[in-house]
Amino acid sequence: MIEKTAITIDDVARLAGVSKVTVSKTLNNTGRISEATRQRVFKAANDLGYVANSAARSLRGGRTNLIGMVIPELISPYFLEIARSAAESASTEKLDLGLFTTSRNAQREQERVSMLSSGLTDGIIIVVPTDTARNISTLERCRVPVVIINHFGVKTDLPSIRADSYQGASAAIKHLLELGHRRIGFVTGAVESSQAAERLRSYRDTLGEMGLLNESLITTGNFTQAGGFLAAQDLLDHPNPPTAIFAASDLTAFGVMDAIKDRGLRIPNDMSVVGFDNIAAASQAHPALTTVAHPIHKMTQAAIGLLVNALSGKEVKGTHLEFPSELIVRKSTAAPPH
Amino acid sequence: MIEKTAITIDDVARLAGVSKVTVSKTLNNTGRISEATRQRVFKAANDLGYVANSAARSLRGGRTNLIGMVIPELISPYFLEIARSAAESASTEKLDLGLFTTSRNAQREQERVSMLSSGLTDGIIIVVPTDTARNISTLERCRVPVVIINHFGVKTDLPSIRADSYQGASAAIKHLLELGHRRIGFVTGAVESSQAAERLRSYRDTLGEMGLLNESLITTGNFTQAGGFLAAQDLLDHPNPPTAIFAASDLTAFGVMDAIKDRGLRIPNDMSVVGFDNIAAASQAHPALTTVAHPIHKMTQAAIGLLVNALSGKEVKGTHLEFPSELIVRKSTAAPPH
DNA sequence: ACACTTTGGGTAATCGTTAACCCAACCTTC
DNA sequence: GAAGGTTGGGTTAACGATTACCCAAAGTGT
Repeated sequence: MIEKTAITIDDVARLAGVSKVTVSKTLNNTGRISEATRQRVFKAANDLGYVANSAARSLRGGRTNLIGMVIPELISPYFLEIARSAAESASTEKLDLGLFTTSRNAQREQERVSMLSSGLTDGIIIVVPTDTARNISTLERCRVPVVIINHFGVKTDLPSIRADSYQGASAAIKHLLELGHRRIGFVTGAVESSQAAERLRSYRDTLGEMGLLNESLITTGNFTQAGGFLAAQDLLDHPNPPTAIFAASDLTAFGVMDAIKDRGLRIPNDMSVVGFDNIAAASQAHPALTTVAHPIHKMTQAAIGLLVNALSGKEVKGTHLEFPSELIVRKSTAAPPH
Repeated sequence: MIEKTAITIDDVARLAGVSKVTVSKTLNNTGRISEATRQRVFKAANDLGYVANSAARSLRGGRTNLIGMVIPELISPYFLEIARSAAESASTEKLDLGLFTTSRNAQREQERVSMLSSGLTDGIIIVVPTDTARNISTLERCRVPVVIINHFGVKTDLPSIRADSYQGASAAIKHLLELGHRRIGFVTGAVESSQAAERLRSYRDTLGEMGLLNESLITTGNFTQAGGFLAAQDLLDHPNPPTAIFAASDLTAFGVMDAIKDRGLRIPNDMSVVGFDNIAAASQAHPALTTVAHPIHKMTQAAIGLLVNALSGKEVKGTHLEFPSELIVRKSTAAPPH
């Protein structure tokens, strides 16, 4: 037995002694229904535990109230937070959010989008893994509204939303400068990430303006804790090591902190550390990590908002929103030792 | 414009010069189709970028190839790993996995299940938040197959899968005993979690058998890093502190490690720490955390397997599987100082 | 040459829901 | 009291894909 006999609108209609159309009208609050009938229908639906079949409703052209989010993975706290926040934003709009991971696989991404747009969902939010949405044309032909998060690639009319990493990174560097640091190390993110590139560019620009840029203080990370650990060791082995390290991600910063503690140095007394992402663990770390917060909540709210607008017929093509990131000062930064 | 004109099976049929039934048969590999026609149909479908409408297919009684997973949240690394692993397991069975969070809200849980069972998915895996599935009767009336993960509540015929925390916890304690520890502290998990209760029971039993149980070495945590930090401070302030601390979760263990390091003590030289969960960060910590691994992958594989069986008509009612957890020894445990 | 099977493919019905229409009965209003 | 609105609810026809069933044409064996 695969399926138990599902309760359909006909069952409700029979029990309430009306036609199924009347049931539909009552439950959807369309058309004229007398109070007495309304009560009977609601009671019948309730007694039977009736839930409208989404497939049928969708087929008929109605809504499923389901939004699909296609996201590379959920391991990275950054993507995870996007997912979590999007679910919350969707919830306030009475929408359900389903999460679908792609394992950073472009073909899988395309399959997911096809599947979701084939009558399962009312709209799609796609979070782009590194720098560019690979299958823009597929997305553009999609029959449900699509919003792209973090698209930095070819131009498209599809609405897109992204965070401005540059500004936050710049604020972080300025914060360290104001504390008195003059030698500031940097641990990069994954090379293929455009976000990582923005952060590095901001680091170079901001220090460059002050004439404090020193390329030998830039080491390569990969957004992981292990990568941060290794990179920090290089920095600590530098003949003239920095007094502060700016890591391109919080996870990286955790690795950096591990390496510093391993050398018996104290944070922030001997060395300041700044991360990027403001993941949940950042405030839990010892010391609590100074970091740059993404405007994730604003981004997901905007994404859901665009979808809702599109669903109600408004034109959202060509909308491109960018939200600034924000420095959050905690306990991992202080004036350098003299 | 909400919808662009979707490409239906009729469009493909027209282009290929056959009836839509022939297209359906060809694409689904049912019925007899000549090679020439097959080619034409495939070409037409490809050229048009045709994707079958899941809603229509589902309505007709077919498969959507989508499995829904209802899970309390994704913040906890444990749930996150279940989700990740389930997606992987589903993928090997050519199924898509959609994730739906409930924010530990019982009503939301019920809504999600209703929605998913109303023609959207072929089956549901529900991960139970603490100890018991609240809406068993809803689940039992569900028209698609349901598998419950971590259900410890009232008996049900619904297939269920769970991890045996007891055995792993016992192995962890024995490991510490073998290293020579005689005073072993414990930081509990969240009080409402049945998993946490099992771990505590195992701690008490195992040490009790050896006559080494000391209730004053049990402190209360809540599965968070901050909770672990506080609890460990209590333990360290104990007049006769333990030489090892067993934390009911890895996150808790991280907090414990923070507290120990804060006192200037070394891990594992001065104090051994064992966690529970084997989250990704456990191997990244410094020192790498000795912990107990959940058989998560086996669990999700079993869950998907049960669903696949149910979908192919096999009887899975009454199947209850339990998988043992496993100790993973890393660098955070060593012999106690003498 | 006749009775068959096989091959290839089409027809009609169906899944559950809803929008567009239709139609009685009752209520106004002058 | 007749023309015209209002109320309450039913009829019909989709939406797109699949399955059971049917039927020509071609092949096969005697």
